[in-house]
Amino acid sequence: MEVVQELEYIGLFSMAARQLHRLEAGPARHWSVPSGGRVLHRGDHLFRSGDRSQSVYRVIGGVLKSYFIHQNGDEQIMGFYLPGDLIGFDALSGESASFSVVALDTASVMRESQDSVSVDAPFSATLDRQLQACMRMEVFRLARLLRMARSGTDARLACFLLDYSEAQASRGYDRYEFHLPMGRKDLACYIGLVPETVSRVFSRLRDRGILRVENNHICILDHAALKALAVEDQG
Amino acid sequence: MEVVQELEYIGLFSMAARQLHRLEAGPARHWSVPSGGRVLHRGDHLFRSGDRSQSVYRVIGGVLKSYFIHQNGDEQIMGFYLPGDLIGFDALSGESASFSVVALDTASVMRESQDSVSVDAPFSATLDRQLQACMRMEVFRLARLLRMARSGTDARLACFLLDYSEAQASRGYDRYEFHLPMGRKDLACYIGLVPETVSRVFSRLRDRGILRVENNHICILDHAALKALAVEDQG
DNA sequence: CGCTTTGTTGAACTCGTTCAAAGGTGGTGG
DNA sequence: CCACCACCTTTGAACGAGTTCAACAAAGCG
Repeated sequence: MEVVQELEYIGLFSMAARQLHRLEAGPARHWSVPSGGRVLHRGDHLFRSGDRSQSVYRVIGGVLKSYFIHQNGDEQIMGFYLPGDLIGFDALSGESASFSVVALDTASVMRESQDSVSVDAPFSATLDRQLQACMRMEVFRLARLLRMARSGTDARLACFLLDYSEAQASRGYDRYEFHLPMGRKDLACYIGLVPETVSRVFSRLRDRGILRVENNHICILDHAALKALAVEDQG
Repeated sequence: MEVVQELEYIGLFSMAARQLHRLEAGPARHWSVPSGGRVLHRGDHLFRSGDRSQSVYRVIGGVLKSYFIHQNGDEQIMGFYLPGDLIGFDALSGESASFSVVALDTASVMRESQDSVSVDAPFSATLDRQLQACMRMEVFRLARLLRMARSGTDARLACFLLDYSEAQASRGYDRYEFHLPMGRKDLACYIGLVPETVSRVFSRLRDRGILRVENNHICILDHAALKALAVEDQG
């Protein structure tokens, strides 16, 4: 019996692997988690960088972020995890966690079966192939992030919003209207800006009629314009 | 018979996998390549983004770079390949190439045995594990590059030089004195700067007595200072 | 309700880019 | 062998995008 039957890359978010037929948890919901599940509250860590013997988790509901702290002390956000995403591919290599994962809000995760995804057990060829595809996608995501890092501020936020929009759509939510689960600081950190600048860009796009922004509730009014911004090169 | 017996990550460079006992080619040498080998001259492409039915190559001598062109037309350099590195892990997923690879100078590559590394053949569990470790390292390299993208100019070049220094050392060359195989433009592109800035930073570090620079011949005079620069946060 | 935290807006400043020009380097053909 | 040319590298000066600093507004929370 294989638990991971279908791996799929979800927009911008890390190591995304989904079982669509299991994906039913919304962002707000009662957490009646089956065995192997775990509920985290805002600020709770799923695991920390360096932890051993972690397993692979699937996000059932809520949002988490992965990050690590550099020698100089500044935080680097590696990615966000939405419902359906898999977390902890380090475990698959038998390595200790290379980054920390923390809940941005009340979140629920489920431990993937040790039988199907285990360090010791020989992998099935197809599962291996799927995991490779998954990591390949992760490489693309980072390449994308790298490209964003060399673009202007508007392009970065536009790119992020479009990615998030797609991620929402692929989960069956509205493509043009959604709630951003992370604060400005985390958002800024992810796209490589300072919170003030993010705020400015939001205001700028709002004034241009491209977005409607109320706190973290975003509405994309002019999708084409946003796309145009995302593609335009640095400046 | 497994050809890839030992996979090892080489500093900053992509998908690095080595067989140390086979690694003997220096940067300048007569190219008497065995069967399956291929010699490229400056500007020759090993393959281009989108090519199908590529295989996995190992760099025997010379240096290559991988890159792709964005919609806007600007080039993104993904990484450099030094002797011993493996190229073309896309082939392992049975996907077409996601980026182009071109020789920076006369270079020699060898096709890895189709028997040992093939899309169709079931992978050996250990080889799979090794490839996963390899891709994991690639993820780390990109994360590192991402961090560099958010640092100051000095830190970026310092970081690059230290990585390159390590890569040289791991190949048995001098850690403190080496020849950079890529031009200022490619170097700048890789670390996310413009050539002029790279030039300025080189001059700055030279004037501070940290480096000796003659064209592409670099000598690290103050390794500690360079390391300090690489760690210091953005500014 | 008062407090802390988070988000917004303005003004000055800084770092890297852009633009422009001079100095080198390597390759080619006379 | 040298002259020429194209390309790369270096250096300078001005500009501009994003950050920093600081103040204020808003929201979360006891």
